[in-house]
Amino acid sequence: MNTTSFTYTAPILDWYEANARDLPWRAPDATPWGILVSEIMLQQTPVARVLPVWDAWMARWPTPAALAAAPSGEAVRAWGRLGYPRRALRLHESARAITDRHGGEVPSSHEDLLALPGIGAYTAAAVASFAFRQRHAVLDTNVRRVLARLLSGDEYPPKSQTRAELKLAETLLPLDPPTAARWAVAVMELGALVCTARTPRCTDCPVLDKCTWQRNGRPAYSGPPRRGQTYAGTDRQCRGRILAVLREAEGPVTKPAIDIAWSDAPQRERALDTLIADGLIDPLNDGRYTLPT
DNA sequence: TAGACGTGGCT
DNA sequence: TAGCCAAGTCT
Repeated sequence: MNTTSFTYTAPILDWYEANARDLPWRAPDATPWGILVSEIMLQQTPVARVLPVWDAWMARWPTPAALAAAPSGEAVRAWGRLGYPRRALRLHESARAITDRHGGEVPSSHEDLLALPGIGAYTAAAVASFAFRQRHAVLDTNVRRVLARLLSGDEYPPKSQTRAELKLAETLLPLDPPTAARWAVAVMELGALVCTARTPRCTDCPVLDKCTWQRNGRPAYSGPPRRGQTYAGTDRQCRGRILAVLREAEGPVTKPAIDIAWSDAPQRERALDTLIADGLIDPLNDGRYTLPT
């Protein structure tokens, strides 16, 4: 084991032991499927909003086969207001792929996970680590921020993930796979609860005395502007409004029902077209629209 | 590779 | 208040 991981591993593992949140997908009886579902739902989405949806989802579709047997539109409806509803569609596609190609069992290899729709490098590593106790660098926004502060002395990581960050994260991984898995979730939790983006709780940090950013006086981020996504008036908002009409309706809806959801007609038609192209909405031959059946 | 892709809570 | 931010992926 290298000195770097020796230095950081124990304090963070101990901190996690004492401070980890009691989340249902971390329970001893959580299944790989439940963990996979949680990871998809948690993409760009706060835990508090995922909790009730995850509970309902797992009660209704406790296995990949159960979801695979449902229409994709039911997945979209059950997704509710979590946002990025294409995730629901891809999760449904993944359930069918798992049922068809993996005998109904969530695959354990990073490669097989990565081949599923909606699962990228992060989610594949997270599921392999959290569900199967494998040794992977699990590099999400929390971990990237912790490493940027602790080791690089920067308030925030670079805008897009670099090869160097991945190499660094791999270097820190304990050699023993189950310990590496524990470490992965622990660093992520530290980023979520203590080493937060806006107002970090440095006084609660188990590695404060080892933090480069702290030692440098916590200099403010000096890189290029990080983001600035306006939302009001965008196609994304328009799509959201239209899909909400479909979600809240019992069955198919008429075109006028969709029209009242957004006043700008050209934008509305464009959004409706993309929703159809994405497979989120199906047009009926009687002129009405429905979630996929 | 930058931009598209939802939603709502917090500061 | 308005912008920032939340366990990313896909094209």
